[in-house]
Amino acid sequence: MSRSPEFDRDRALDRALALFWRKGYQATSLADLLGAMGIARSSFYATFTDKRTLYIACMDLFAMRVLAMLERARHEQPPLDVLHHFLAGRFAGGRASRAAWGCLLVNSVLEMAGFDEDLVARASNHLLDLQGFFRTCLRDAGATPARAEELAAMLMLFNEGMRVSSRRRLPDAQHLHAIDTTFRLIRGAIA
Amino acid sequence: MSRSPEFDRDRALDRALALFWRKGYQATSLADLLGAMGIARSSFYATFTDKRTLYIACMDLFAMRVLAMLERARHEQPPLDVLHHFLAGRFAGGRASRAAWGCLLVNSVLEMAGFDEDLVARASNHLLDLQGFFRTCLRDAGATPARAEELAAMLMLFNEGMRVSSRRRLPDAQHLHAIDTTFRLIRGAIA
DNA sequence: GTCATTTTGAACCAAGCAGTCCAGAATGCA
DNA sequence: TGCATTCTGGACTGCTTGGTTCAAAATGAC
Repeated sequence: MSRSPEFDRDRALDRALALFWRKGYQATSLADLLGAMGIARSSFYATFTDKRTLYIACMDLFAMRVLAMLERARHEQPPLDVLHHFLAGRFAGGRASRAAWGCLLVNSVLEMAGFDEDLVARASNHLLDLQGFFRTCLRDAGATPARAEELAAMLMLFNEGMRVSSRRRLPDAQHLHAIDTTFRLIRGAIA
Repeated sequence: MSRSPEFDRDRALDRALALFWRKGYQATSLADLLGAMGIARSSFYATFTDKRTLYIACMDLFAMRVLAMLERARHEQPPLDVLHHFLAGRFAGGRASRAAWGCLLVNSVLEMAGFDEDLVARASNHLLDLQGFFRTCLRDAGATPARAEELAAMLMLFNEGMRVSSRRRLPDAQHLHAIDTTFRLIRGAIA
């Protein structure tokens, strides 16, 4: 051996993730990526194969981070609070927060639909995992299995809608109010 | 004068709308458009100015058609049935239906976010009109003004989510079930 | 048939794209 | 210092992009 291997791979990956998240796949050029990741063109292809492969890595990393964050929260808060916090979280960090870019998986579903169905399927599967987490929380909150199942599906639709709407620059209060309305209905359906 | 003006402008516009709707703005090349619209490159620029201007025309046409269709239905069905039918309609025409492409306005919000904020705003405004229609229906169904307002906001989020999810190729039954769940909660909140 | 108008089709442009290649600089280890 | 390895930066390719231009063909009114 001779040299400590690979520059700062994780940092570069995180920078790429941020860029894809904010601008989308097609609107992010290789020049954009290289600039943000701070690496040379040749290192890029040596390390990440190509743009599409990198995008897959970003989606997977994104999904892993979200689930890890939620799993952590689950051991510290009541289950319905975890879900409420997850949906309302976008409005906590201010407009400059990464959460203002919606959800990379939701973004991917729409951008890749009718363009790269394999990537749609991959994003969709990650969202299914997330929906499984919703179900678990609803079970923990006292819902019957059947009720937890259907509420989780409804909540996922609501979540997808929230990630779209959070890119519309509407007043935060509207979203927060809609979240409260929804959770009031959900709590009513469990009790 | 000498000649009946303009080929089949409306037909060409409709073809362009379908293409943008299915593939998105960036993934639709000029060559794609010309092929589908069946016109020459030079006629294209003479008639529609450029790609972006054409896209705006398509968004406006789309929004107009949706609202006209809903307004028509409002005189033939109970208000909550109109809304239910609107959300479930995507699964009536089969997988080949245009409705399987989601909603052009929702697609636009996500694709244009962080890329062309003016177009985001335009799409968002059309969605606000739609939300206004939701509010009217909920009022007609007996909700108080305040309740109609908050339920319309919630329903718009749910709608946005449904347009995302309908591009994920999940089983139709799941979506239909989630719609029923939601409307059960809504009817409960009005009564 | 004539003539003004509309539409075509193809050539053309400059810019941007993802991806390849390689000589040389930088690096860490012995 | 010498050596193997890693990374750089820039040149380069081939292709696609949106947009412009214009002579020639098609068209409809008279």
